[in-house]
Amino acid sequence: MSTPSMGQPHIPTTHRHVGGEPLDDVDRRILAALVEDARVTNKQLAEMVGIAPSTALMRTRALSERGIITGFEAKVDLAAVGRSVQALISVRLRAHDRDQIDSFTARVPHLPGVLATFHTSGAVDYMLHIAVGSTEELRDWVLDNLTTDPVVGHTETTLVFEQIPGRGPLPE
Amino acid sequence: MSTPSMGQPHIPTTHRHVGGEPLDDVDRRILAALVEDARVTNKQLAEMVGIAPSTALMRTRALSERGIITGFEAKVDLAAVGRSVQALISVRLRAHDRDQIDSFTARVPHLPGVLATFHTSGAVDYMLHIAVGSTEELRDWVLDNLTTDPVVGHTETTLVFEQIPGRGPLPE
DNA sequence: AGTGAAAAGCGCGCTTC
DNA sequence: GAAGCGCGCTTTTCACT
Repeated sequence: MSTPSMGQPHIPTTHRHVGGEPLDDVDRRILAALVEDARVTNKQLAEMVGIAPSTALMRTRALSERGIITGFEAKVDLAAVGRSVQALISVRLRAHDRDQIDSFTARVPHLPGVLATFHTSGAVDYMLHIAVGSTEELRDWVLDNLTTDPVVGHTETTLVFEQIPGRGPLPE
Repeated sequence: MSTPSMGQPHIPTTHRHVGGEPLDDVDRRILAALVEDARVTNKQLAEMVGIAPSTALMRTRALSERGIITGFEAKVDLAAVGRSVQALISVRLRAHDRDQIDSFTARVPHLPGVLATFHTSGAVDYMLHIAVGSTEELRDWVLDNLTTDPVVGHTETTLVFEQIPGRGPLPE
């Protein structure tokens, strides 16, 4: 029944997370608001968070400059841009020498349709999340970009029926 | 003929992708700009795309209203918010009856730390992408939220060393 | 549908506490 | 570090093409 790790207490003897100063409550509220809607005006943001607009502006900038906010992006409906088929592809490499891994890591994430590349531990080396137009295209994509690569040992393609958004990265 | 009682909107005689009117080139350029930086001003956006600001505003609104833009979000550095450990967890359910699946689908995506939930085909039923503070917390998370659930048959947790962003959803 | 001009509202530097 | 003022620019509406 014990929940030993909650919030922020236990920090291993080494160092705390990269990036410097911890976030105060105002910062967290700003982040929450911007994660939910990156296009709120500064004035609205200030009101939501309960601070003056000038302060909100300063805080938001500081969060970007400190690298805590890494960007603002529009989310698009995949089907509307002709990518209605999603898949997760687990990839095991054949050789584990450094150069080959690096070249794979450099090449694959930027192939068309790749939404995310996860470099993983365990039996699988990479997990790719991709979106393409059709199952035929999926088959071709895997053949053209993975199967024919001599570095790739084994792949396993899993269709995604549905992607359900999570509650996001912020604690609470 | 139209299909008024089906879940999908009416699809014209030409089988374009779901969602209505196809996107023209201006729409695509707007999307590209907003995916790259959701906070560009409308004026900048208009200039990039080569249209008047009033038109840019109208187009962008239309894209949101048509559901092609599904939102604008700030991306945050996971380590900075105390979530430096990421994992992918494959989940196989024990029972495949509809109610249990639905209850799992309703519960799991909103657990703390869940970034995305993929409902998949094949040997695995779900793939969860989560971010937590430490490996100890990861272990507890899996135990508390998955292992102890009678609906869950089998899980396999894979640590993510690195997540490499893709080239995004847009064609090119 | 796309545009331009005009009014409303905001971003943001500067000053003060 | 946070709030208030004020100018200049942006956003947004609307009549017109």
